[in-house]
Amino acid sequence: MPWPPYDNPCLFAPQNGGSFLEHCALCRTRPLSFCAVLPPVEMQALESIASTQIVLAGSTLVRQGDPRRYVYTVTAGAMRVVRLLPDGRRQVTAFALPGNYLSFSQSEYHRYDIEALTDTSLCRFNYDGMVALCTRFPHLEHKLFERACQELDEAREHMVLLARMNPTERLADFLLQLAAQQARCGDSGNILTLPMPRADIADHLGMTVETVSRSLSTLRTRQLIALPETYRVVILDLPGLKALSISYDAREATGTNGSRR
Amino acid sequence: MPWPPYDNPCLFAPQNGGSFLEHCALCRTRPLSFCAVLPPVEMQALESIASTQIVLAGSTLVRQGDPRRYVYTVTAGAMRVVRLLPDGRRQVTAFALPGNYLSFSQSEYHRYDIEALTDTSLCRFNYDGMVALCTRFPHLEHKLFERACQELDEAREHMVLLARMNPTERLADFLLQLAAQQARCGDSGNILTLPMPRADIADHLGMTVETVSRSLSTLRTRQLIALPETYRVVILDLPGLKALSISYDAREATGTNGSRR
DNA sequence: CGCTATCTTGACGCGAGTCAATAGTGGTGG
DNA sequence: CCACCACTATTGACTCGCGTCAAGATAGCG
Repeated sequence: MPWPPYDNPCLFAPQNGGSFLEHCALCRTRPLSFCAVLPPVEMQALESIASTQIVLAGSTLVRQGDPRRYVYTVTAGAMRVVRLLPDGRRQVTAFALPGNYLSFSQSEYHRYDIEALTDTSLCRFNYDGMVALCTRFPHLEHKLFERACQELDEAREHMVLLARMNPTERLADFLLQLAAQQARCGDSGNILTLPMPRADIADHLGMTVETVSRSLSTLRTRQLIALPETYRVVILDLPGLKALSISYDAREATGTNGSRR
Repeated sequence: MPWPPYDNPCLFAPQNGGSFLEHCALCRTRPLSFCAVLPPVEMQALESIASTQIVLAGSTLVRQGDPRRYVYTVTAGAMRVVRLLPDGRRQVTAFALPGNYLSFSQSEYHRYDIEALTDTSLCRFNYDGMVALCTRFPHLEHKLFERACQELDEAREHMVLLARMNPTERLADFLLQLAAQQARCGDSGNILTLPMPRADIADHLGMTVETVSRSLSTLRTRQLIALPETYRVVILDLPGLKALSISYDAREATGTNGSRR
């Protein structure tokens, strides 16, 4: 089956045949993960309950309803987190790129399917082990708590997007987010690689494939982006995109109290 | 200005002139809060950085952009958490009822306005003090972490609602959630009291006041609910509502792997 | 009792979904 | 190497649900 590109350097795909299996000390993704700047003792303890797992593009890591035996951090590749409703409606709650922690939840069961967009490698942690470690090392739990708060911020911004933005605005916001995320991965150019097909973008932004396509065309017509390939987006007018995505600035905003009624 | 009812027993409104200012040991809302079942030492420490704050209906507790000097727990009444976009579009991210913790966030600034729907009393905690306490008492941080995860679960469900449900389904889900929340407050009847006007429901569910009104009428016509007063909803057919709100069961679901494609 | 704000209901229009046709793309096999 | 196939993406025509606008009903408050 034809999938989006595998050749995204930003996503830390395995290069020159190198193995995914590497010691944490060599982990290139670590600066992005919750385990960054953990003291050596905690690092070692964490490593003792960790193992590497590879998921091939298109296959499923966990299914909605599975017991939460493990939690994960993406180290290379890209995943999607999906809710499928009984009648076929679908929602992609989030995409997970390197550094992202998967499945913060209160439930003891997974609430979403987690599927690989590209060949992906993850750090897998035994859930009970993680809970135990959090008790032993409050510092670790603190880091996870921080991450959860960050995800909450993002989730709430996404609500605003879903509830109040029109398709073009949603797409602008999505592209900006992806750009920021890929920049964090070290690839700070304005050429984006989309690791997901249009259908996933649609289900992430609460619209249809056709509308995604039309909105992309709109952005291209307005000279805000270029689309050299299906899975590649060049940002031509960053301020223009930001102006469209009203909420994007608020996301970064720190204190500057904007205009109010 | 005419506001929704003040006489909601579920919301722990102050009764027979009693003062809000009560010792934690007497706090009726405590079983619902993150501070439930904290050991006495931690309870005392927490109390030392806490104070009671009252916000009158219609007034604002914090504004988007304010520095996060305090965090809060609602002890009586109801608040709304609001994002106002520059062009007037509005999103009510959440309603906060007794027991709810306000403003989990990574940002050092508030990202939303928080306004009182009814006269509301809160426990106010100095933010820096709370951070310090979390370091001293990992157990406390653990409780907060749990809460944050719970909020994340809820946020993600709300995304599905905003992205993929139609107005009637959204309203059904909303009423069920409210019923569950009021049940947790001890009022387990099927008579709901809405502490917010239609406009807030609309902005919470990503629709307009008119559509909220029409959808309520639809539910009434289908005999799923009755509307004896503007701010009161009687649930006549619980299973019927649950059937409408497809995602509602998934929210409670624990392991039962439903039908999939 | 009348003012004002909210809520409800109706008529209408637009934007996004649906359906359908075409173009593009990548993989496979002759 | 090229032709074919399957799938995805794009574009257009049409439909319909929800938003917009407007009028009337209801309720709280002075």
